[in-house]
Amino acid sequence: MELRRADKIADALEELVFTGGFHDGDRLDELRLATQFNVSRTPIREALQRLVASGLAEQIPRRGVFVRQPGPVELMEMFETMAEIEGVCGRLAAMRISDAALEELDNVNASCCAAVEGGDTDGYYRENERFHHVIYHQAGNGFLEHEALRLHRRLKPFRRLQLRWRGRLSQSMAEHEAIVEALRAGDSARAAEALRNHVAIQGEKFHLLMSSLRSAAE
Amino acid sequence: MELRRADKIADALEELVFTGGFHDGDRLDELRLATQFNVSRTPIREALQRLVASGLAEQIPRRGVFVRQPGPVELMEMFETMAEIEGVCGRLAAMRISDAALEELDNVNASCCAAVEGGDTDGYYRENERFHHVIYHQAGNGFLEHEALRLHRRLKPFRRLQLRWRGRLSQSMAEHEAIVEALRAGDSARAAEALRNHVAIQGEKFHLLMSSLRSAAE
DNA sequence: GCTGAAAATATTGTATACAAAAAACTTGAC
DNA sequence: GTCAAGTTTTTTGTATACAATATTTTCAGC
Repeated sequence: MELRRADKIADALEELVFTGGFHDGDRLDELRLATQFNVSRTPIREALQRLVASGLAEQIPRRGVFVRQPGPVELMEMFETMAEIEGVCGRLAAMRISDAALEELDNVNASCCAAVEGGDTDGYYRENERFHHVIYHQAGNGFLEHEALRLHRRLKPFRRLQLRWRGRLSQSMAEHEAIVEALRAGDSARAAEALRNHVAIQGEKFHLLMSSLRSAAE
Repeated sequence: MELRRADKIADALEELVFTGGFHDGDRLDELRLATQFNVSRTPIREALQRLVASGLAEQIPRRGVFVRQPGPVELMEMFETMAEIEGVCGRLAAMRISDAALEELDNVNASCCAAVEGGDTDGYYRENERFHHVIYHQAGNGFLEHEALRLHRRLKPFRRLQLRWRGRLSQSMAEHEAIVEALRAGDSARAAEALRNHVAIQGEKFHLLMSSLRSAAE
C-alpha cells in the first residue's frame, strides 16, 4: 500500500497510458485530473513528473505535459534494443544459471506448452513472461535485470499484437526449448543468438503488422 | 536556458551527487535546500522527484529523500552492463556505420593519441568520450543510443578512477584502433567483442582498485 | 468578412498555509 | 543512570493562494 497519493495517481495514469486510455499528444490537464482524482493539483503535478521521467509523457515548459506514445520507428528501435538486451542476458545466464533455474525454465515451458494447447492466451503470456524474467535474473546482474524488466514492461502492451500470426505460438515454444538447451549446455554464444532472434522476430512481426495496417488505410 | 527553476535545481543537485558533493545516505533536506536555492519547497520537491526517478536518490515516504551512491557491487554490475551495451552498439554499428563516421573515428583516435603523448588527460577523456558517442550513434538506433548515453553519463565519475594504471592509456588506444578496424571490416562479432572487452577491462580495473582500497583500510 | 492588436480567460509555475506523521525532547518512575 | 510514555518540534504531504505566461476572445480598422 502506497502512502503518497501522488504515487497511486502516477500508477493509475501509467496504466491508462499503457492500456491506451490516452492517445499520443493528449494534454494531461492538471485541473481536470485534480477534480477527477479528487485531489489538489499538487499530487497531480508530482504524478505527471513521474510519467515524464519514465518517458511516457513529454513536458513543454509553461505549456503542459502531453502523453507520448512511441511511433512505429521508435517501437522498432525499442524492440531491437529489447532483443539485444535479451541476448546479453542469455549470454551471461549461460555462464551463471543455476540447476534450479534450469529446472524452473523446464516447468515454465511445460505450463506454457499446456496453455498453447488449451488455447489459453492469457496463461501463455503469463508463463512466457516468467520465462523471460527467470533469464533476466539468472544473468546474475541486478542492474541489468532491472533495465531488462523496465523495457520488457514498456513493451508489454505492444507485444500482445504479435500473437495474431498463425502458428507463432508453437514456433515461439520451440524457440524457448532451444534457448533452454543452449543455457543448459552453457553455450553463451548460442544462448545469446537464440534469445536475440526470439525477441527480434517479434519486432519483425510487429513491423509487418504496422505496414499491413498502413496499406489497409490507403 | 531552462524555464523552470525546478529543472535548474535538479541539474545542480545531480551535479552535486555526481561530483561527490553528497555522500551515500545523506538526507536531502527540503527546507535547507529551499533556503539555499532561495526558492520555496515546491520547486525543490519537483527537483528531488527527478533525482529519485533517475536513481540518484531514494525516497522513503514520510521520511524524506536520501542520496544513493552505488556501492561496489552495483558499480561492477553497471560496468558490466555498460560493457555489454557497448558490445551491442558495436555489433549494430559494424552493419550500419557510414564512411564519414569511420573517418571521424580515425580523427578522434588521432586526437586521442596526441593527447596521450602530450599527457593531456582532460583531452584524452574528451576525445575518448567522443569516440564512444560516435559508435552509439552509428548503431542506428535512437532508443539504444539514448540508453547508452544515460549509462555512460552515470558511470562518468567512476570511469576516471581507472586511469591510475600505468600504461592503461596506450593500451586503451590500441584497443580503439582494433575496434575501428573491426567496424571498417563490417565484422559485427569482432567489433562487439572488442568493444565489450574494452569497457569490461575498466570494470576489472575498478574492481582491483576497490579491493586495493579495502585491503589498505584493514 | 478578414486581420491584428488588446483585453479577458485559462493554465502553468511558485509560494504559502495547513494537516498528518515522524523525530526529538521532556519528564517521571524505577 | 536507564527506560518509556507523553509532549513538543520538525518534516513531509497536500491544499490553496498568488504570479507569470499562453491561449482565446473581442472588437476596431480596413
